[in-house]
Parts: sequence; C-alpha cells; structure tokens
Amino acid sequence: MSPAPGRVAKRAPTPEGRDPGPRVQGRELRARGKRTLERLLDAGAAVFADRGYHAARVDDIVKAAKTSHGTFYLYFSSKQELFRAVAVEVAAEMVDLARDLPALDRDDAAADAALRDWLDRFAGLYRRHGAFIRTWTEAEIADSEIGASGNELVTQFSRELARRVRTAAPDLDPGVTAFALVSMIERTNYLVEASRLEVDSTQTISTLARVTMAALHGTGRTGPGA
Amino acid sequence: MSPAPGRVAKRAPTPEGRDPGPRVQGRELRARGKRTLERLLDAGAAVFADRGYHAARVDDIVKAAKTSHGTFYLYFSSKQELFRAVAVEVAAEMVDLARDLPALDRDDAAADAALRDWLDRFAGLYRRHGAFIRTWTEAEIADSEIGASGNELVTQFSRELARRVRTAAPDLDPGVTAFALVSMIERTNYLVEASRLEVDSTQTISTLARVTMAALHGTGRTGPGA
Amino acid sequence: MSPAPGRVAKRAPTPEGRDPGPRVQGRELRARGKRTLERLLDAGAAVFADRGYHAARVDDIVKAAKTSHGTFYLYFSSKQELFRAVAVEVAAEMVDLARDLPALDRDDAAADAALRDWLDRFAGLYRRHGAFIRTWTEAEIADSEIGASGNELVTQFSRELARRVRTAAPDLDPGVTAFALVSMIERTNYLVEASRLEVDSTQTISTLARVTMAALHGTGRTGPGA
Amino acid sequence: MSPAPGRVAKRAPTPEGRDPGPRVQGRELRARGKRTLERLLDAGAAVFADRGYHAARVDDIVKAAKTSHGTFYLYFSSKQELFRAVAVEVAAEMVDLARDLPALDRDDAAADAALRDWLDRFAGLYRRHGAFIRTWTEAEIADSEIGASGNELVTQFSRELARRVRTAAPDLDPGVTAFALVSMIERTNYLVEASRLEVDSTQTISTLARVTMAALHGTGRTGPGA
DNA sequence: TATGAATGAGTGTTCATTCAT
DNA sequence: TATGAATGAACACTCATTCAT
Repeated sequence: MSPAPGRVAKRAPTPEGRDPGPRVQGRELRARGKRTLERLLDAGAAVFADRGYHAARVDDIVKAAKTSHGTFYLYFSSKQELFRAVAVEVAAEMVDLARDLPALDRDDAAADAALRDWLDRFAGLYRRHGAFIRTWTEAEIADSEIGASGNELVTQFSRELARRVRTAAPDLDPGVTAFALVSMIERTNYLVEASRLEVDSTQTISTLARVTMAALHGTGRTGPGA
Repeated sequence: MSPAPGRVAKRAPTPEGRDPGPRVQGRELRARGKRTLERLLDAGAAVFADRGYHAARVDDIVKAAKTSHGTFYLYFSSKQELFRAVAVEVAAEMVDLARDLPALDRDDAAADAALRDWLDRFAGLYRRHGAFIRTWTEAEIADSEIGASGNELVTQFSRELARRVRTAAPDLDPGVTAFALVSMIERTNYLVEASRLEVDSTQTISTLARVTMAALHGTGRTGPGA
Repeated sequence: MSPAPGRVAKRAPTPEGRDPGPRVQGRELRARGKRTLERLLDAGAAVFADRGYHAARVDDIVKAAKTSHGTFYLYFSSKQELFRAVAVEVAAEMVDLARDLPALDRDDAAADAALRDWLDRFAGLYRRHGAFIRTWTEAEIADSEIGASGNELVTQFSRELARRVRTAAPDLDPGVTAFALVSMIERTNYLVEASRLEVDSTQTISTLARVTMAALHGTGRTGPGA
Repeated sequence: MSPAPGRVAKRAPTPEGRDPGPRVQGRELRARGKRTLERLLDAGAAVFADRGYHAARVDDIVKAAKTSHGTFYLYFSSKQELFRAVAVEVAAEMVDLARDLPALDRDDAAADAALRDWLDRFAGLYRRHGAFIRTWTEAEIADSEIGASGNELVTQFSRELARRVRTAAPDLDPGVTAFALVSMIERTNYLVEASRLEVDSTQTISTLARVTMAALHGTGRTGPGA
C-alpha cells in the first residue's frame, strides 16, 4: 500500500512475474527445489517483516530457511529479487481481496454486513502481511520496480473503491475519497494492533464500516461541498 | 608475564542517558557552532527524507551540510543521534499542530471552515516533513527510543481527536475512530502527493473535511452499530 | 506517526561469554578452514609482536595471512579476539614450561645442569614469543580479560618457583623471591637480545643459573636477613 | 628501562634536550606559560601511565591539564613530543638514582645497609614513575628516538652495576649480571605492586638486597662456572 | 542441488592536528 | 597566550555476493 514517487527504474522488470533466480531460471524445479524455494520465500517474508528491507541480512534469511548462502543465490539473484518475489505474492493476495470489495451504493443492513465481512477478511490478511507491507516504502527507495508493484496495489484498491464512490456519492471526488478510505482502513488496522489499545477486532471493523458508510452516504445533505 | 594493575580503562558513560553529542556536550555553543549544528540538522532532515534511515550515508549528510565527518561527530555521537534530533524537532512541530485541532462537536459552516484551515496547515507541514516521517518506521527498528517519540506523536494526535470524538459522536469508539481519522488524514496527504493524481490541495482538504464531518455527525442515524 | 510494534531488534548475545568468532562459532572446521585459521593466528602473533597491539593494523595481519578482511572476521569477532587467541596459545606453551621447572633444593652439579637445561628451553621459547609477550601489557589496558591470562602466566611461574624456594631457602620470602627470579630470568633474556651486547646464549644461561643458585643457596649464611 | 631493538630513527633528535614545542620554541616562557607547560607535562605523565602511549588521547591529556587542544600544540608539536619530554624528565630522575648506586664489593653490614637504602629510594621513585616506564616499550615502537632514551636509561643503570660487579665478582660476566640485577630490581617492584601480595616494601627490599648480595658474593665457591 | 569458505568495496566512527579568533 | 571549532585520513568492522567442491 505504498506507491513509489517519481523515480527512475534501474533495470528492466522481469516479464514472467516471479523469476526463480539466475541459475535455476527457466528450468522446471523438482519437488526438492520447490520446497527450498518455498522455504526461502517464507523466510524472506518473515525476516523482511521483522527487520525491514535494509536491516534484513541475507544471513538471517538463510538461517531462517535452514539453508546456505550458496543456495540462496541459486534461487534469487539478489536480496532485492527475493523482496520482489515476496512482494508479488503478497500483492497478489491483496489484489484478490480488492476485487471482492462489495458494492457500497446502498446504506442498508445487507450492504453493511457485506462491508463488515470484507473488512474482516482485510484484517485477517493484514495481520499476516501488514508488517511486510510496511517495509515496502523502505525497499522502494532502493528499487523503484518494487515501488511499482506497491503502486499497483494501492491503485487496484483505490480503483475498486473509486468505482463504488462514484455511484454511491457522486458529489465526492472519487480519487481522493478512495485514497482516504484505503488509508483509513489500512492504517487503522496497524495502529490498533501496534498501540496496546484494548480493542477487539469487531470494534475496529464496526467503526471502520460506520465511518466508511457515513463518508459515502451521510454526507452531502447540507450543501454541495467544494 | 604482565599482570593487570588496577586501572580504569574505559571512560565513564554519560550519566544523563540521552547524550546530545560527545564533545560539544553541555557546553554553550557560539554563533559559529550554532550555524553548523543547524546545517547538520537541515541536511539530516533532507537526506533521511530522501533516502531513508539505513540508506542515508553520513557522507551524504556531511556533504549536504558542507562540513566534515569530524565535525559531524563533534555535534552528534552517531547517525542515530542525528536522526533522533531531527525526529524531536519534527515531532515538536507536529505536536504543536495537534494541539490546535479545532472543536468538532458542531457541524456548521464555522466548524467546517476551522477544520479546513487546520487540514490546510497539516498539509503544509506534511509537505515539508512527510517524507521524513515515513522513514520513522524504518529507524525505529534500529532504535526503540526513536519509536517511542513516534509513538508519542500518534498518541498526541489521537488523544486530541479522541476528545473531539467523545463529545461529537458519543456512540463511536473514540480510540478507534481517532486512529481512523488520523490514519486517513496523514496517509491521504501522502497518497495524493505520491500518485500523480491531478488533484489540487483544496480538493483534498475538502474531501477530508467532509469525510471527517460525516464520520462524526452523519452516522448513527439508522441504527446502533456494534 | 509510526508507533513501535513489539520487535526484537538486536540479535541475542552469545550465551557462553567468550566467543571464538562470530560465524564459524561452534561448527567444526574443514581442512581448508583450519589452514586459514592457522595462518591468521601466525600472522597475528607476528604482527602483534612487531608493532604492538594498538599499532597492529587488521590490514597488516590480513596481508600477512594472505587473506581478506572478510575472512578475518569469519574467524575472529575482533582484533582483540585474535589477540586473546594468540595469547592463549602462547600462555599454554609457557605454562607447560613452568611446570617443568626442576627441583632447586640441592646445589650440586646435577641440579645445576637441570636448571641450565630449563633456562635454555626458556630462552628458546622466549626468542619466539618474547616480543609478543611484551605487548601483553599494552593490550591488557584495552581488555582486562587479556590481563587476566597474563596474570595467570606470571602466577603460574611464580607458584612453581615459590615452591622450590620454600624448600631450598626457607628463610627467604618465597613470594617475593619467586617474583625476583622470574623477573630476572624473563627480562634478562630480553635485555641481552635487545642490547647489542656480544654475548652468546650460553653466557646468559650460565650467569642466570649461577645467580639463581646463589640466591637460593649462597645466602643466609652471615646473618639476620629481613 | 626498556631499550629499543635495532630500528631506524625517523627524525633527528632535538639537541637541546627538552624543546618546548614549535611556536613557543626558543622564546623564554613567562610565569603563566611555565605553569601551563608544567600542567601539560604532569597530565601527560599521568595519562600515559594510565592508558599507555597509543590509548592515551590528546583530549584526555588536555582535559587533565585543564587546557585546550590549541594550547597543547603551542607547547608540543605532537603527542610523541610530549611523551619524549616526559620520558626525558623521568629518565633524568632515574639516572640520578643510578649514579648513587653504592659500592657492592664488600658483603658487610654497612654495604648491606647502603644497598637497602638505595633500593628503598628506587622503590619510591618506581612507585611514582613505574607505570609510565612500562609504557616506554610501547612508545618506542612508534618512535625509535624514544627507544633511544629508554636505552640510555638501562645502559646507565647497567653500566653502574657492571662496574660494581667487576670488582665484587670478577668471575661473573659483568654485562649479563648487571642486566640480571637491573631486571630483577625493576620488575620485582612492579610484580609485587601489581599482584595483590600482602608484602610490605621492607620485605621486598630485604629480599632484593639479599639476592643481590648473594649473587655477587655467595657464588663462585663450589666451582668455576661458565 | 547444495554448501562452507572467501571476498572486498563500503560504512560508521575516531582522533591527531590545524585554523580562526 | 589561549581556545573553540574544524578537518580528513585512517581504522575496525559488515555484508551482499561469488567461488570451489
């Protein structure tokens, strides 16, 4: 959820999405190789989430994956590469979620329930990937390609939301409103988790749902706004 | 064949905990020294904002401040120290702003105008400090004290907002709502700036103001919520 | 605006106190690794002996060992660590020697011959390790643990000598006398070598043996002593 | 008491003994200047003794002398310079002492008393200067000129002793014996002080006196030696 | 497919020395 | 005569990456 500001990409992006590294590249992986790859991706996700991009040591990742430096570079050509690969996986999951965002043009019980369900799914996903997502910003400074995939993520989310906004509250700027809601949803999940606030997740979801609905439907009564 | 006599090898650690630099410590600075200190703080703010905490090189900072490595360590005992100092300055400005958050318990034109003014000030400050603030997360991994001052910032903002929420919308959870609004306000400013969305800042402020007001006043009509 | 979540930032410290190097730690070394380790120890002994602790550059050591900085820190966590390791090796050899100190309670030809043999061995060892031993004092200021092992060395030597003194010359203070003889033996070897005195080692050994014997047996005849 | 092995001197020694540094050089010092100079010499002696040559920071010295870096270089052109100056002072005192070494050709009560008196004076001087003297070895590696003055010291002591040895015990090698006794006297004083041995100085002096006398007079009875 | 060992450019930091006042 | 401030070469140590087996 952290788009890159305008920077220049340093190398052409790999076209096939997840490229498995320099040597194993192309060739199909056997069962053993697949397991190693999986372990590295998991370890990467965990260590990046824990330490951030720069502070994550290849050594930490390799230890977490119970493998060696040599093996690491068999699967990924660089630390950045691994980050990208993890990012792509996380982004895919989040984009899936974005696509399932329910309609928001009505303010009835059904819509409310649907929205809550969706927020619940979001909270779940965010619990798993939030820490990693937050390191995105750091990594994109070093690698604008990473920023690009982060961009896509927010864009995707915002696009979906903007569409709902357009029909639900035509007098609001759809782009900005979408950003506002995405921001709120993502970051609130983080803040609630990080603060030691005694709030259960239902409370959070409830509040987010109500504010979202209010933003789309409880506005524009008095006058036309800016 | 050389036993150790009783010596005091290490220098005594600084008693007051947070040391503002190893040699200039305590002593009053002359005009020249003050200028140098200022240059270093400015350079730090700029370079950290641009590159992030880890990727920022002391060399970059020193060059930006048109001074030398030696001088840097005359004023700050480490890169971390400088980060802290910049963070403290930025936090002070933001906390000042937080204190000026207007009352939100009425939904009339005056309240709306006051809120917009405040959001405008926020946007201004954020344009200057946003990039630095975003690196905060990265730095706090390396230094939990930095995290603490970041915490205070959000806490301050949230506390002020929560107070308004309590009187304006008593049936909303004040803590979560405050987080939601803080999140929205901060991050929307970032997203709008980062995306190349063709939106002028009035648009953004307008939207944020309306959503905020709606969240506090345009909700709770239909039903009791969670 | 970014509070600190509960992270474990630093790596856990080594539990066993004295760490033999950061990465190779514990693991068994292959043949190649063993050779490298040996080269580093030898280089360290040589460079420390030549330049002293502080003036010895890791770069010098690495060059002498025909390896790289990276490799150095693969085997030792710091320059101090290497010094300690060398010191331990040297101390071991010297302590072995101390244990072989012959009986001195009789002043006959056999005892004299045994003492000379031992002094000869001492001179041999000292030729190899003397320069290193002299840097010990310098290093112990920076690291009291190093001082401790140096202490043990003298203690060991003195203890052995003191035992002999007690039976050979009961009216002499064994502790001080042991110190006196250890001092004499060690330092004379150094002075003779350092001065460009035209003396062959037999001369030195002879003199040391005679003074030692005289101290233990040619004393206390006339009268009162301390 | 630590002569330099054969190394090449890097710059010509200042002929006039103590040169007061680059700027004040030559010119007579006023009362104030003299006090500052004195403070610096004292501070140097203390700090070098405490930390060793390399580990002593100019900053420490300057602080101990309650003056500034700038002033330091007004009186001494370098840290080495100050060390030399201190060394010269210390050496002078020790050489004075060496000259007072009593005759040792008779083994009677008077000679014994004289020797004890002298050893007592030595112990006193050594208590003040021992720590500094021990750093000599370290400094001479960096500066062979320093080694030279150390050399002179031992040479002086040894020469005086050797003269006594020649008349007292003609069948001993005077050079080696002198070294042996000098070694013993110096280093025993150190070891007794450094070890936490419960020995008062009379004990030490007594033992040293007896061993010295025995070495010179209690030897050579049984057989011809080397 | 895997790994232990090696590498060296790069990083933060120190400190003797010089400068400006 | 004194000093606060500045300097930058030098140093110990790190870590992403490559090599040899």
